[in-house]
Amino acid sequence: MNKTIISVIGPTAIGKTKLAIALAQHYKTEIISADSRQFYKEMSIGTAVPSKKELDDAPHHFIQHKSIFDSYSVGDFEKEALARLDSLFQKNDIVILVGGSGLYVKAVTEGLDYFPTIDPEIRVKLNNIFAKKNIAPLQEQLKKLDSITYSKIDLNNPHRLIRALEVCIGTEKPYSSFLNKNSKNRPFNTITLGIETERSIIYDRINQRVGLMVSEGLIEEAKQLEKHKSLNALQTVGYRELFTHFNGEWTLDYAIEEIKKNTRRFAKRQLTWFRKNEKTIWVDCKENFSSILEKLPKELK
RNA sequence: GGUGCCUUAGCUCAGUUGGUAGAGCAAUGGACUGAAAAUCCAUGUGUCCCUGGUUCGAUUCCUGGAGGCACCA
Repeated sequence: MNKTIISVIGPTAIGKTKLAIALAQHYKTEIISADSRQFYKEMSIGTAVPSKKELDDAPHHFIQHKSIFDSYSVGDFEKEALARLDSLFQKNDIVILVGGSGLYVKAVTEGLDYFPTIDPEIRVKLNNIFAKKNIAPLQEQLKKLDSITYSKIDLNNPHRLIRALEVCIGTEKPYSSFLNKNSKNRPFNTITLGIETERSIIYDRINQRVGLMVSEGLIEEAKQLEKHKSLNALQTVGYRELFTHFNGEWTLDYAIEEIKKNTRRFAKRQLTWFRKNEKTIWVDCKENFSSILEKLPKELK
């Protein structure tokens, strides 16, 4: 039988974890998480990591397996996830992939092009230029080093610009020369199951979840992590806003409202990303499990 | 009951000396191959409370209502 990934996607708080566990139990298989914040063991409440019971209900991979002090990129994740899938497919025909981070899901299901490791100092230097002289010098440099990327990417986006530049500088080859090398063949099929519903319900759930996080101790968790707030892992909704509150810039109530708002905007961006995949089988979060199973291709039933 | 003020976008409010209107926030759409819960781009969504009147034309002026707020009884 062909190996298959069932990829469960959808905006935050819509019930991906629950559906993934139900699917894993139904197919007696395991779950690969593709959530760029649930990787970190120091963060739990604000990342809505699955509960102990949920983790017991089905084996999960890539949940809290890294530290916020590790440098961990989507490329690293792709490598690890593929290796893990390889071993999971030894005993299972189906594996569940679940996650809200579109790029990380894509890395597993479609693959990213290979890039050499770039000396992190290069990015530090480029960030310094950006901080001191703004974006124009970066744009000019990219124009010289990689005119193809220069004409393609959003030149107002410092992250995009700096990433392209660090590759150009670190490899002495244009960033664009690494792209679309050979389309990666995956040794499995992917069925994408998207969870959606009316926007108002998503937003209600988000607001409720944020309230729940606060009552479960999000503020204390953020306080513990405050001294590490410059780390990449902590550039995260739910923590940043509280850091601003700890600074004295915002009241607690205001910070909590900002968390809700930024989570709503995050959910919207997730939906934009996930809508791109036309093959997605969409289900409503209110549907029951058997109705969702009905929508899967026959060979999976 | 009387007097005064208010009623315009989801919210807070500006404005139109009469030519159907615009800010902030919220919201919406989009991009995105190693920072991705990050980062970036774009967009005004409207019985101008209702009703008559004046007028070529009323959200704007006038009459009468309705609702709200304040003060006086």
